[in-house]
Amino acid sequence: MTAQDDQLDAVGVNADQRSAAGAERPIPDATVARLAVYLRALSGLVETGIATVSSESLAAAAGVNSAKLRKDLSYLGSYGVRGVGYDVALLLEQIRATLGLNEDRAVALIGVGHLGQALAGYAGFATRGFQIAALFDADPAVVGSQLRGLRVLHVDLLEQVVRAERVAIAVIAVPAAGAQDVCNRLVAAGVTSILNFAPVVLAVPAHVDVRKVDLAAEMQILSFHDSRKSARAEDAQARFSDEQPFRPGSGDASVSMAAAK
Amino acid sequence: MTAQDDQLDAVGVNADQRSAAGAERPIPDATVARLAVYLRALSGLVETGIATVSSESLAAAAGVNSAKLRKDLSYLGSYGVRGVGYDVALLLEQIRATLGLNEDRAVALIGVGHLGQALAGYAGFATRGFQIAALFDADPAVVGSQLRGLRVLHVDLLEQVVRAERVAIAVIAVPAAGAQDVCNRLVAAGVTSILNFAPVVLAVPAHVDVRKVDLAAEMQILSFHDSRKSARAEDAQARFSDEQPFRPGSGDASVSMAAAK
DNA sequence: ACGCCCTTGTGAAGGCATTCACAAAATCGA
DNA sequence: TCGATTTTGTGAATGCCTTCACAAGGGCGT
Repeated sequence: MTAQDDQLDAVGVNADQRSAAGAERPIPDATVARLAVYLRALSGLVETGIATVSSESLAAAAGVNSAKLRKDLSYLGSYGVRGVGYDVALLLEQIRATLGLNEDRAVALIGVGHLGQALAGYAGFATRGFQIAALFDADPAVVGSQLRGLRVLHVDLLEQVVRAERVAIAVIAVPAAGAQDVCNRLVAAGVTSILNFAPVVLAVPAHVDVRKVDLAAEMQILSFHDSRKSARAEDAQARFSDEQPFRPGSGDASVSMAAAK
Repeated sequence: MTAQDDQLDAVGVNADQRSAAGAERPIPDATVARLAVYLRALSGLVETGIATVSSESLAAAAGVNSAKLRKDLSYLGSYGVRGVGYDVALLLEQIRATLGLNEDRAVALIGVGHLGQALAGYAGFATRGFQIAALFDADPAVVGSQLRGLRVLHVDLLEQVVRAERVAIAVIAVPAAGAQDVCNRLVAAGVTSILNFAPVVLAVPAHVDVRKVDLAAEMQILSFHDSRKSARAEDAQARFSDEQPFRPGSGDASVSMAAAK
């Protein structure tokens, strides 16, 4: 009973890039979603100074099964050495290249409320090839203020700036009511990839990718599983919290592996 | 080329609740993830005063294919009327019941930075059966402050309050470095459902559900697709933005349907 | 009452993704 | 040089989910 896996799977943007980009065998959506996780795990290893890693231990760090990891990596080519493992730096670079993280991409962030500010401040942004090109908001109270070295622009300037800065990816962090409108304007200005935090299903033309992060949905999914848990086993539950409290940091393999399905 | 579908699918927590809860046929994870979306679409219809809806139009509103929607709903039982459609209010209630949204659940939020504040302020929280029972932070500067009618508690009180308030679901919105520690303490205090915003793979015992919201991963997936787009068709791209700008609000069915795969 | 039309609910088929399990490759020690 | 050992890369099997396509069911007009 764990989320990690499916979480990634469902995340995949849809089909149709399948026939694109060269004659190499197409990379499944589910795999693309996991590459990001491997990337993070590898970054961790680099910092620890580990130069080589086996599929088994990298899989453990990423919370997946090792066969899956090897199959995922095999879509990128053969970068492992049998009997040894993968070169951490090399693999990291290959994944970065595959995800297109080497060319940096201009990102526009629309909506500078708490969420927007949290996103703007997220370190993973700058460090991973994403460069915030512009911040927008509709509220006159925040327009003009400085945030992370950028001035917040009025959303009326959206089309103009998006075109000028060649923004490829936009992040929508505005209230639900304004999201579709912002989305339409982004698309009209040439944006083809959107990350949407507003709780609405955006309508877009077919050539635009939308990914949605939906807090309410996440909570409701947890609620579903939680209600099933309490339904059965009122006793098993009691056993867990009273007799067998989970001891953090026990280093037990069965524990750290739990996320791997 | 659209995200919606897979996004949901991947979201599903894993297996093993399959055999649980009654003799009814088990609800697939992918379906559970979409129920939340249907719920939102239905809420919209209720506000518009629409009393009955066909699978076709509800599917359009939710951005999925109508056969999928019908199959999803069929897991809940037979609440539609052939030749007519679904009663909006009834269906809404059934979905709420299925997701366990009727009994309200105590939620603890750990980490009250920008992200935490955004989450605490999210309206969908209170209105949908989730009740924030406690806010925690480690920073003395914010501990004691008032937020949404709740006082921010020091994270040292976590175990104590979580047990006392019978918190079922916890939301982790702390920096990566502190996340595993907070997670361990939550699990030790009896929490079995966790929504994690920190960019780390949490290790948890098997009976705990973890769902992760990963901004960096989302961005990287968009990046991947975006780089494929610019790789092929430098010209098709030009055609889109110059000759055929997307006209918002055209009401074109092919547009609003784009999200449905 | 009856037949027409609409929409649901669902077997069956097909497509992806995960998992299994093993042959192929590479190192290391003797 | 050779065999033992380790770990990758991948065909094959399995399983889940989606999509198709249609029979069954229900309202409505006449």
